[in-house]
Amino acid sequence: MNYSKQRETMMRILRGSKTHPTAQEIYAEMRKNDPKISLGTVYRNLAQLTEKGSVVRIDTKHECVHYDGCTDPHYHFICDSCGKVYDLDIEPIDMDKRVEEDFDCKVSGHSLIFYGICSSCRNSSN
Amino acid sequence: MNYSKQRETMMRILRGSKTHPTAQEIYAEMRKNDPKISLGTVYRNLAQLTEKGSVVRIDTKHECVHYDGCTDPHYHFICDSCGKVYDLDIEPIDMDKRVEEDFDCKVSGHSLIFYGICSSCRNSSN
DNA sequence: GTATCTGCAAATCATTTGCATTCTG
DNA sequence: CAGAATGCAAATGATTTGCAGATAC
Repeated sequence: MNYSKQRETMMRILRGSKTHPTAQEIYAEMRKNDPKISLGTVYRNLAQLTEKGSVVRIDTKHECVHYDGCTDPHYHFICDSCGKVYDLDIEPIDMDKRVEEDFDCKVSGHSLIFYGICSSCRNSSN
Repeated sequence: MNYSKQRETMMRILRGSKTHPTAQEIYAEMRKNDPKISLGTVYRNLAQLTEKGSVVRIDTKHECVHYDGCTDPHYHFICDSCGKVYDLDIEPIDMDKRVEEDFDCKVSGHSLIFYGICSSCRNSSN
């Protein structure tokens, strides 16, 4: 993988953000400084970075995919009202081995997402 | 919600299947006996049944959404090679309350999916 | 110089929706 | 009959892709 200014910018945005942006949000953010940037490039780079393990895809029951620049194992809470993705500070569950044994498969990882209403939405009856 | 033959058929297919079909697969199955059935109807009914809690959406990192006619709480293993969705027989984790307290939110549920390679794919080097 | 990236625009593909018609209660 | 459900076809919207030019090493 060669260096590219666009990809570096994307990593900077993802690492510096707690909002777990979507591809379109990253695109919008990048356009502020580089109006020429293409959505195709954003998607291509996100796929590469995910493959490489530098960012994490967050697949939800809502419309589109979110990306997380923090690769330390952690889980998310997603608000069904506003759609925001929040980080949770709970220790990782230790079941991968158990699943492998019980189910005779090779587990590479797991995804755990909590859904509900965040305190902000609850208080403002959104 | 009124009775409809199409929706009844969908429920029968979902309850009688362990394959966690996608909307398109349910559509294909239904077409065998009713060539007039419309994809729109399938999607509309899936949305209603999910809302009502009669079926469960399974959102994955793969292309499309799978549906589960079994609503007993359980988790899934999804093969990154063949894409099949398997049921796991492990007891539900008990963290919803904990998340609510730690994070001051209302948790309605959670989704836990294990990813990896199933034994079938591992053995046939797919 | 060659492989890797990029912008652009067109293509994909799952899912949604408007509308006129048909069915359920 | 009134509201709900359907088929059909067109629309949507996120994501992907082909291609020719630009960039990295």
